[in-house]
Amino acid sequence: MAEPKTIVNPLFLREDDLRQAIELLFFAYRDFTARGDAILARQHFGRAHHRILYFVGRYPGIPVGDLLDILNITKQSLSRVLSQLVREEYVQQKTGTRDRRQRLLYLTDKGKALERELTSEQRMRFAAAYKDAGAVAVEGFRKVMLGIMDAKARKRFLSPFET
Amino acid sequence: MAEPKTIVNPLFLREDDLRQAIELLFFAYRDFTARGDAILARQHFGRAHHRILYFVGRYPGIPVGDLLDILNITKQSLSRVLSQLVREEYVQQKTGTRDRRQRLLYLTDKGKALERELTSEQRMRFAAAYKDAGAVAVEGFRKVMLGIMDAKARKRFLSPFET
DNA sequence: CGCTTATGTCAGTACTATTGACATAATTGA
DNA sequence: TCAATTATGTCAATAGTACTGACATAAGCG
Repeated sequence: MAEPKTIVNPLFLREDDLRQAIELLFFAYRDFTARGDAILARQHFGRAHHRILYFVGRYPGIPVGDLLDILNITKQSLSRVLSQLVREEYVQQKTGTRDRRQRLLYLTDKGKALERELTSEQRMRFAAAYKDAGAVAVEGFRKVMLGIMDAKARKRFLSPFET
Repeated sequence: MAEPKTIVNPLFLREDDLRQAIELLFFAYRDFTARGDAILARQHFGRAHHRILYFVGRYPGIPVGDLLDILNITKQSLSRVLSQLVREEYVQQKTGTRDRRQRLLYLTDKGKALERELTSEQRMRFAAAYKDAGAVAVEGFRKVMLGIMDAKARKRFLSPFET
């Protein structure tokens, strides 16, 4: 049914190469997120909760608008999930001092604990994959991923975040 | 706010390296799927429809059960989406000859056209990223992605599909 | 013929995300 | 100072994804 794979036949077609790339990304992402989803399901949370916990942990004091930019979702979408996290005390909001319209977001200790639980599994996954693949491969992975991103995200990724 | 990035400071911490990896995968996947999602929204479809179209196109005559294995979802989840695709004539079902319990799936011409539209954008994205990154980077990307996958998916990916 | 397999369906629940409309408070610029 | 803009929040409706549990049918198999 299936044609020979690249690894079997080095003289692959370009077409086959690109198809493989798509599938590599699909399967990797699927498995990368699966374990976290299971942990989140315990407290009736979903992947969106993890993303918020992650980026708030990454940029403590981030204003809501910046978080929206990073996640690329609407404020209405964010609102439901963020409200839950605030209500259940995973995230704390503080009024901005420089601009009092802003709500700056911070993880509580409870939030930090859950974030760590969720992300540590993913870090271990990458740590193992990086170790097996080696430094050259890591740099290659990095280059390809940056090439897949939209220019806007790539730019933000490569330059220090101005906040 | 942000610490210096790896690219700025080669003496990065391991921790920072892993955090970057997570974000690379997140942003790349997000942008990789965004355009297809927009196309799908036109006909009231979602990402799940694309996945079915993709894998049915990839393995013409695939039985429902094999598709479930690849997608890692329940038959109830598949059913809703697959039924729609069959009803709207993107996918055709044929009773298996070897095992008449099986429903073998094929893309119709309409299905092939939509699949091509959706996947071609993703192929172009990878073609550009691969070209920019170079052959060594591509091999690195491949290694890291395989390392991120679960063992089961990796095994299936690396060995010819027996159908 | 009884057990298992492949597939399908009904029902209920939960999570993610969108558009559109409207509201409030704070900042900013003319 | 006042009008416009910005940051944030909320209500409501809609749509897509996915799960668990239960039940059903047809076909393969020993």
